[in-house]
Amino acid sequence: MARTPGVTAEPASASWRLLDRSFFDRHPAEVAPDLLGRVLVHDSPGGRVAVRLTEVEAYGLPGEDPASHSYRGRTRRNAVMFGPPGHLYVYFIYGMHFCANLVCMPEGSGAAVLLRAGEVVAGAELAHARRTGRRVPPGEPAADTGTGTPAAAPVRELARGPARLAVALGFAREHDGVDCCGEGPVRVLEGLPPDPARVRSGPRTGVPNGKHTPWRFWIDGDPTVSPYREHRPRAR
DNA sequence: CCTATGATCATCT
DNA sequence: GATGATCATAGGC
Repeated sequence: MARTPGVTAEPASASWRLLDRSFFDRHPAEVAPDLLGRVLVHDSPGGRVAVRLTEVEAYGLPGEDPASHSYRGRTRRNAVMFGPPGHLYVYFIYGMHFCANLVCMPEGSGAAVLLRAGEVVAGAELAHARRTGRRVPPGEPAADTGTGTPAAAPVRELARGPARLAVALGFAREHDGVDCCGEGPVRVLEGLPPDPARVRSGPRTGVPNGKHTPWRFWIDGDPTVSPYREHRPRAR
């Protein structure tokens, strides 16, 4: 515990050991469910935020998975997906959001796991401040009123959804390609995987024709899991 | 609780 | 020029 100060919300039996690169050197549909219960840590100048993953989605290889960014081969955006496993692939979408993935399989493959939701187990105050865009002095509650505003978001909402998770952990453009398997600021800890009986799978959220590939995995009953949404083409 | 809608821009066609 | 691995908000129930 002394080696990982600040992560105190986990049960004592959780492991602080790092997941090594070989963990990610597998097909994303195999890595994804194995990531549930693991803890993603980001140490930044502002402090530490750690998130216990509760919901993930696998995105497959070029030609294999039409929903994957890598489906049509390597481009500038998805280049990191084709790099070595265990690195962060962060992309910008909808003109305003970032989403984070962990790269899988050997270098050159083009596969990853999207981090869709988790429970903030350390640094909730910092995560909250990132959400509101306001500085929250230590010890001060966020000066929020009004239901439903980001400032009023309860801790369980801080990393519920891929863009919220990225905000909570402070991930943006500059984190695309960051190695998570070294002694750098971003690491994945073994944590405490859930009882396998609580791991569910189903179609991925918001992907067209996604019903045929049940590559979304989550911890059943966990309040931080995001709501499932079917793909809807947007009106012009 | 739920559904509908607008915001906003990098990326690829 | 169209699209998107989303979210906050408004309004209905």
